[in-house]
Amino acid sequence: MTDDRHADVHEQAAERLHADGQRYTPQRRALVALLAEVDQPLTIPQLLERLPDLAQSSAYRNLAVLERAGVVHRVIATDEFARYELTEDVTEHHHHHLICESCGDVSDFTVPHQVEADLEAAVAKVARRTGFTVTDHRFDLVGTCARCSR
Amino acid sequence: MTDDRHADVHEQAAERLHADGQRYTPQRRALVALLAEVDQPLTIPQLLERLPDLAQSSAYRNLAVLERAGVVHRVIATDEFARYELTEDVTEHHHHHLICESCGDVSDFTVPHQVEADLEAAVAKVARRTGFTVTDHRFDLVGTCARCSR
DNA sequence: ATTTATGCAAATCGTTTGCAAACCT
DNA sequence: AGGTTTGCAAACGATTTGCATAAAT
Repeated sequence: MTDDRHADVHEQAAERLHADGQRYTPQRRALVALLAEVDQPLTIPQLLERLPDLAQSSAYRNLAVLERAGVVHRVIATDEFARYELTEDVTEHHHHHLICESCGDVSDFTVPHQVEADLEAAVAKVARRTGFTVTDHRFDLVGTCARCSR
Repeated sequence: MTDDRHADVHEQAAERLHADGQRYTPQRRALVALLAEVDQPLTIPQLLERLPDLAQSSAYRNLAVLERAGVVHRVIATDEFARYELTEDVTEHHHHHLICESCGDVSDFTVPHQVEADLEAAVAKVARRTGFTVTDHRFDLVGTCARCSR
């Protein structure tokens, strides 16, 4: 969990920010570092809790900058809070989400390559048929997490 | 598009509301009728535009009642507006969503049964592995609709 | 020196709620 | 009458923004 274990992530982040004419400031680095070491999207309150020196408005502003640069991704679940995670371009790890309706928690999961390939094929077919240009697909499961259902 | 073409939908709605101890009032019927004749989830502004005699607060309140009774479903896309559609229990039509990042519009699509079956199998496997109780899955495509990309 | 980032407080906007009048049954 | 629904206006809360200060180049 040390910082250098995610050196590549920081390199990616810095590169993308600079390509977008933005700086990789300490606050932005702290946000990326935190998102790199958890395996789930976090809400702004959760981020602020773990980064007590970060002002709320700075969190919103920096996440907006990181989102425009393609470093983070805003995840929309079922509650009123936006959640943020590193983009798959940065993590190089394609995944989906388990969304708990009880506690609101969002965690990651993956599906076998074959299923993913079938999904991609279905996506391509729908795109061809509807004229819709697909940039992303979401395959999320909604329900109750193990903790909440015990 | 006449009302009786969706008589079954209204029956379903009435039944579910009564089971929940709620009345099927004219406003609720109007909301259900409107949602039954469009093939996409609508935002509250869109609903109010088409139902000018409906007060905004009544729209929110009635949609909340209809949601608790399992008649409508709140769809969360990428913009700041909640969208509502009839539940699949009521329409008996399983579908997914195309979400346009440009205009915010959400429209429906379906995938072949075989793909849907594979998805279900993957869902069951993830549920078994993680202890997560799955009540719903979302397979949505995000991108640019045909109208916005021309 | 000039531009960019930050922190605080105020503003914004979709949504929710209190309350009195209208509507059932 | 007794309980529910409705409409208006006010309240709420997550997010955004204005502005003055601090940091970076």
